[in-house]
Amino acid sequence: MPELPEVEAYRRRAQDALGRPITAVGIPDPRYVRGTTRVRDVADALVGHRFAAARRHGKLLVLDLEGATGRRLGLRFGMTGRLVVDGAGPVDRLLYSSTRDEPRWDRFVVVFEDGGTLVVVDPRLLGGVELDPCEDRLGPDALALSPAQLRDALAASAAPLKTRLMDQGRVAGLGNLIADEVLWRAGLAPTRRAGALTAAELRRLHRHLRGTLDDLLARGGSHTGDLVPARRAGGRCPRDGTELTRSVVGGRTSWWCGTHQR
DNA sequence: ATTGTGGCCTGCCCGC
DNA sequence: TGCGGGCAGGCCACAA
Repeated sequence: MPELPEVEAYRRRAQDALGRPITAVGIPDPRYVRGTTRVRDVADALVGHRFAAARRHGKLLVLDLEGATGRRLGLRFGMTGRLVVDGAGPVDRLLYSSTRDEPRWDRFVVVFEDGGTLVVVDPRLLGGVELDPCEDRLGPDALALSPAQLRDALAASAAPLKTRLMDQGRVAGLGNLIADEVLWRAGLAPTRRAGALTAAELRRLHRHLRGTLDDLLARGGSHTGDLVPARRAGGRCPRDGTELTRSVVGGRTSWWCGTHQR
């Protein structure tokens, strides 16, 4: 599913959409517009203008519009959203999404003067578009997270460690798959109290957070983690062979090793 | 404020 | 062969 690595790939793909005059916007299902934004607002803000920059903050892709207005277009991809520019997407397959490509899944379409398009394909409508999304509510990006920022994000919290790592207001960019992968690599149980990690455990977690994101970015997606193939009934820990535990932590299905994750 | 819970979206897969 | 139920997870509203 689109977590930080996928959205980073979308950001790079979106570079091709910059500087091209926009002639039309299509949002067939108004439910795909989020927040207080309305369909007409998006068309008004985009048509006749160009995108100036593509930025990523956690799982949020922001397309800045040219000009002094400072308007921004926010794209969220949920679990099943893909970005396609001029017919080509950096991500062809998403775990838990369909491999088919139905025209009715084109939820957001931008048409450029040159005939090209930028399209968000999202079968399940879990993503959405929003004008001028609030970026202040997001925590520091997981890829640029310093050890001190990780410490602060977890400090004094009684919530489960995994829940806190996935709280986009504390750390932006981690979803369910990557959270399981990072905790598995770091040898920490997802159910640990977030604020109760020792200094050594915090250092270990930070190191594996960076290492995991580097690996998954290089391999091409959040589904390429070492733990992912074992996230199923009867799956065994790739490290020590223990049958994995499946439990719900913070409302999310979690797979972890009861032997080496403590 | 913090933490937990349930609902929403819909394609897909399993069992009957 | 068709059908129904369960599942997937990001995000949000709401409750305690």
